[in-house]
This record gives sequence, structure tokens and C-alpha cells, in this order.
Amino acid sequence: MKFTDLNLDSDLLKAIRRQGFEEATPIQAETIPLALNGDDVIGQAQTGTGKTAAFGLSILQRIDQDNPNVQALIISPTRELAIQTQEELYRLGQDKKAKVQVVYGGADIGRQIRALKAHPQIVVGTPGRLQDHINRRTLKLAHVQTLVLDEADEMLDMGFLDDIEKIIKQLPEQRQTLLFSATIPAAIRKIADQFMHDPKMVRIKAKELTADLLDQYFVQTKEFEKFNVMTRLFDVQNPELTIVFGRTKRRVDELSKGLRARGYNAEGIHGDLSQQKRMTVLKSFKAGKLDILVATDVAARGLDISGVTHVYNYDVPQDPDSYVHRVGRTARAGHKGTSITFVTPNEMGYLRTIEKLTRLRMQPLKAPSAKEAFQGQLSSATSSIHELIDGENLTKYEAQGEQLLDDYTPLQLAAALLKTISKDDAAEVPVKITPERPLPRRNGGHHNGGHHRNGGGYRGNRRYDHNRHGGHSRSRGRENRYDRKKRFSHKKGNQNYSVRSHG
DNA sequence: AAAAAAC
Repeated sequence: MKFTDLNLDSDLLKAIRRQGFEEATPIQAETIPLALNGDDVIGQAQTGTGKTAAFGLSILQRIDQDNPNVQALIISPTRELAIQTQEELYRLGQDKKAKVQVVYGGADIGRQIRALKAHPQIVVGTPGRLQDHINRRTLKLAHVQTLVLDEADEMLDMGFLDDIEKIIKQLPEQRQTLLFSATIPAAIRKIADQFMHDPKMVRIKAKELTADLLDQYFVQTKEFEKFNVMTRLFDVQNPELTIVFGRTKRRVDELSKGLRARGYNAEGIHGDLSQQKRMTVLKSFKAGKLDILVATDVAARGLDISGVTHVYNYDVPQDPDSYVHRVGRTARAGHKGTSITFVTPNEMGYLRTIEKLTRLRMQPLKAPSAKEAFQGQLSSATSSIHELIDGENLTKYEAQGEQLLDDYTPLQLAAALLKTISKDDAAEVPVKITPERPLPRRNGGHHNGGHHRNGGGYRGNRRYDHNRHGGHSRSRGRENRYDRKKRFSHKKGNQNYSVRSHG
């Protein structure tokens, strides 16, 4: 179905066209007519199916841009998702001149208050800060016509039920409610019974998340050698846009620090970082200035980052849903993706459970040997140097003869090669990652025993003192494209050592 | 058991 068949305003069609969309996704094709008709809708769909535009377009169509009141409210589980939703609505609503404001915690509330005074017609936010604005009476919801509960199952899991109920009580009874959720457990049904009127179900078949586009692997490895195995895999695969998921915030800190110590271009993101930091990290990852994003599950759901090639699960995810969401960050929009999950021998049961419940299969992958990793590094360095001398400027260099020697002496080229492979290089920095407490037993449903408090001696917290080696960055950031002299490190290529050859 | 979310 094409967007032009959906009875949308020319303003919206213009925005859609400008973004290069033509075909509506299944969730859009089914949801938009219902929502335009004013029906309540329960949409069962994973992220990445285009559900933001599904509710966004119908909201924008029904908005009265001459009415200064807040007419639509969208509640999101995480700040990043709220920001992303606001951005998408802004893009779709530009020609319509509808104002969209996002509010979330960890950011200056004064600025948000001023922005809310400027009369946005659509407000996107996270539960806590929305509640805060409501209490301060800086957000008035008396004229809201449409409420969207995005990632509703997620919000319930996070314990937002109370907040959401409180917010809903501020809304007019006469309104439209759109609820989106990947799963529809009993608790969601209850919310629907309580707060929705004769909702229409739109169900998108659990997107065959896989098969052709996503290559899923697992690597069996002992806890203490995981980190080394991971960097070897990086050396073999040359990650460009890679997300590494860790189980805890502390782990994410240690992993990103360790990766930087070994010269990888990595940054961490989790809920204890300032919102400022979270935003800059995500932004630079999206812009390709960062090769590796190390994240807790804060980044597992809903985030749409184009071009992610690899997802690593440094630890087996706690629950199957988490696995599905994490690996769903790659293989998006028709692109291929690879996921690699590390599993210790006694966690194999978890892996099998995930496979069973998600009906997904992971292929075993052998950890690369040190030699293979070394060859991977060598190959990267070689292709870097090749790029220096015969990349886009080959013809120029050929025409100018000795110009090459002026720019890069053979000594410099040799040094570049050596730097990448040298024993003194950052690649050799030993990194110690504090072992995590093992996962609780799956059966029985109750966490018996094992209730040590955090820091009860278990996390002995011996920090490794990394030698830092300044200067040598493995960044292949796109912004450095023309800064050739600095770019002595690897570049992609290296197909020979692709992970698929082990499959 | 952990993560997310309001100061």
C-alpha cells in the first residue's frame, strides 16, 4: 500500500516524499485508517516496523495547528526513545507547522517549561518528567485528543504503571488512545480494558527477525578470556558500527574503558551517565564518529540507528525478549547484520532457552586464534596504507610522481604499519573485567538464597591500571576522511577474516 | 538480578 492511498494531507505526503518513503509498512497501512477514523488501536509490533510514523501521521493529520493547546501526548519508556520520537514527528510535521516538544528527566526543566509555554500541540515525554510538569501545572492536558502509550509492555516492566495511570487520569475521558506493544500480556489487556474504548487490534506478525538478514552466532568462552576473545573478533571483523551489550552499568564502564585502552574507538552509554553525556555519545555513534557503542539495555529497545553491522552480547541476556530487542538493533531496513553472543560453559542452558522461546537459532562460532587476530590487524594496517597511497588519490599521486614521498615518507608508512602491529601498541594492554555475579537459576521462579548486597566483597574491584598510549586512535571516523596523515590505522576490507567464514 | 525513570 502506498502512502498516497491513505487519505493523508498534502503537507504530510510532502514530508513523506522528502524522506524518500513511498510504501507504507504493514503496521502503517493498517493503523493509519483506523486512527484517522478516531478509533482506539492496540498495535502489536516490534520496533523498526514503522510504528512511530503509524501513530505520528494520524496524529499530525488530526491536529488543529491553529489551536494552541496540547492535543496529543506520547509516553515513552526511555529518554532516548522519546527524543527519537520527537525528531521523527518533527520531520513529518514540518510542513504542517505543528509544534512538537519533548520533555524528559536529566535535562534543564526551566528550558522545558519555557518551551511548553510556546504552545506545542504535541508533547512526547518519559513518565517521571511528564508527571513533574503536570504537578507544576506547566503541562496542561485538558485538551488532549490522542494519547499514545509507546512500548507499553516495556513501560510496565519498568514499573511505570502507577505513573501512567496518574497521567491518564489528567486526560479528558473523551479521547483516542493508541497503544503499542511488542507483546500483549494480561497486564496490558487490563490497561486496555480500563482505559480504552472498543480498541481495534492490529497485529503484525512477529517480524521474521532473521533468517536471511541476521547471522546469529554464539561463542563459548570462559569468563576470564571473554574480553580477549572479543577484541580478537574485532580485529578479525573490523567493526564499524558495533553495539556491545553488557549486563550492568559497571560492566559497561569497564568494557568501554578497556576497549579504549586497547585503542578501539568505543564509548559507553547507560542510565547513570548524565543525559548530556548520553546524548553526545549516541549522537557521535549515529554520526559514525564512534565505532563501538557499549551499552546496557537502555539502548536495547526502540532505538533506530541505521547501519549497525554487529551486535555483541558480552553476557547472555537475562531474558529472551532482551535478546530479541538487542539483536534487533542490527539487520534493519533491508541491511545485513551479525550478532555474536558470548556464553560461558555453564550458561549454555540460558542460550538454549532463548533459542527455544524465540525460535531463533545461533550458530557456534570458534574464537579466533591470536594469530588470526594478528593477521586481521595486519590486513587492516595494510589496507590503510594502501588507501593512503592508492585510494581515491591514486591518479593524482601517479601524475605527480614524487608527491607521494613528500606527503608520506617510506619511513612514515613503515611506522604506521608498525604502530598497528607493534608489541608496544595499545593492542597489548591487559584488561581486567570484574566478573559478574552469575545469573540466577531460571527454574522455580523465585530468587532463593543468593541475596548478597552489592559490594559484599564479591566485587573485589581490583582496577587494572592501564597504560595509556596517547595519540594512537583506531578511529575510522567519517569526519577524518580527509585528515589522511592522521589516519594511520586500519580501514575496512579484510573480507578474508569475515566471521562468516567460520559459520 | 538488572535495567529504566523525577528532583
